[in-house]
Amino acid sequence: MKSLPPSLKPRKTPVQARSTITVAAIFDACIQVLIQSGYEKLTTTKVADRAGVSVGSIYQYFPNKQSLLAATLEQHLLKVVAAVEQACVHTQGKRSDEIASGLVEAFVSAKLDDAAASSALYAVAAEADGAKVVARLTQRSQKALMETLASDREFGDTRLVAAIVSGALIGPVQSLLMQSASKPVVSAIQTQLILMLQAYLRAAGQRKRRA
Amino acid sequence: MKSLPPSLKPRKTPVQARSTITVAAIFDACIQVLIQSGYEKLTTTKVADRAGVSVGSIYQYFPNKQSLLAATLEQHLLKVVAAVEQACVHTQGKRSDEIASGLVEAFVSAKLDDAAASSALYAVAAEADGAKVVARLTQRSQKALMETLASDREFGDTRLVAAIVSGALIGPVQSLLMQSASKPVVSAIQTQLILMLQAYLRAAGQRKRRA
DNA sequence: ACCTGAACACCGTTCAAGT
DNA sequence: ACCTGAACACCGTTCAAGT
Repeated sequence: MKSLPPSLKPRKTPVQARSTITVAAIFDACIQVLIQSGYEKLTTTKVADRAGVSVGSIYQYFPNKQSLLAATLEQHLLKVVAAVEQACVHTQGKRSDEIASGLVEAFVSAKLDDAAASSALYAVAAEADGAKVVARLTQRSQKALMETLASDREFGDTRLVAAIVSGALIGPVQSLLMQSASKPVVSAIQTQLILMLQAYLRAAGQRKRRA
Repeated sequence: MKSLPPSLKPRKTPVQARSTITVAAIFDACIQVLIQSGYEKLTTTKVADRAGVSVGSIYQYFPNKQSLLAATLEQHLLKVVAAVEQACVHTQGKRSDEIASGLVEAFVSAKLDDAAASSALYAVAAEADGAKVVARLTQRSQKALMETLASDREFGDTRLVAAIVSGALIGPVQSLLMQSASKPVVSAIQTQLILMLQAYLRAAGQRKRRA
């Protein structure tokens, strides 16, 4: 298990079967309460009740409420990162147009797959501990993106281009989630995002010659 | 004064001189505490102390902590909206390339002008009441943007294009703020944003013929 | 090794008393 | 009309006692 920043590190690693179940129940309850009550009204007691454990159990695995929320966010975002990384591997060596469309489709569908949770966790992502999680995972998916982008085109600064692509994708999708957009609106936005990123990648770098 | 949603509406409108000063002091203190302590550790007592008033005074003008935070956010974002609207008026009728560069420059400099506050208020924008403020002001600047975009080009759905432009701008700038980027990084990102939006606008709509 | 829940400190909000 | 601050309810966190 990779080491986490101090405040995110669980106090105890579950070693017995029941504790693993407890932690899973806590994560699940945390998302449920977040969806039902929202960030402001989330209470450690509500989470514990919903998980079927006592408050004390939460503090056996998380040093405080913030770290519980950050860990719940991380769990959720790891799925999105995995989808992005997979899209990058899949379009590696293809043309930038295909990279753009593959990336947009993977990201949008991963986010919308669990839209309620994505939306409810938005406030967590903005808070200090959550922001660190976001920064770390964003960097991770940008790394994957850089590699794939560089496989087709030559950019002055690939890291910069990956950061722009990433941000330009996150912004519109975030506003989609906040307004719980309808299916047709989602696909219209998706089309425009693909168009935008394709146009950008063509403008920002030149195609590499092939052997 | 335009009417605000219930939860944001101040309980009392300042009518005497001292109360106007009090409200201004509370807003100012709220931002200071947010910058110093962050969203999680902000306390109504801290804000009151910093403003030089008692807690009770805060509740004379705001029904609760959330509405105070939302109102503080609104006050801040109104400056950004004003900058965007001004840029739109200024580039009205010009070519989409100029609209894109004018918009990016206005938005980035407005956000970075008070970077500490922008960054500290990020968590407020993600919370329920704050999100409503953001939604309302975003819509307002998108309206201005639609008009300006339509003055040069014909789009299938101008509202959609404005939403994409807006989101694609907010995303990368938000990540700039979160990592408190250096001056050169900021201008590199600004250049890429201009490039991206110019390429997108050219790809998304056709130039109108001129009389 | 893990769980419980009463107990404590602290924070949001109110309201009677003041100017 | 506005301000004060003690008082109350509630929430985050702990820890002694349990299995």
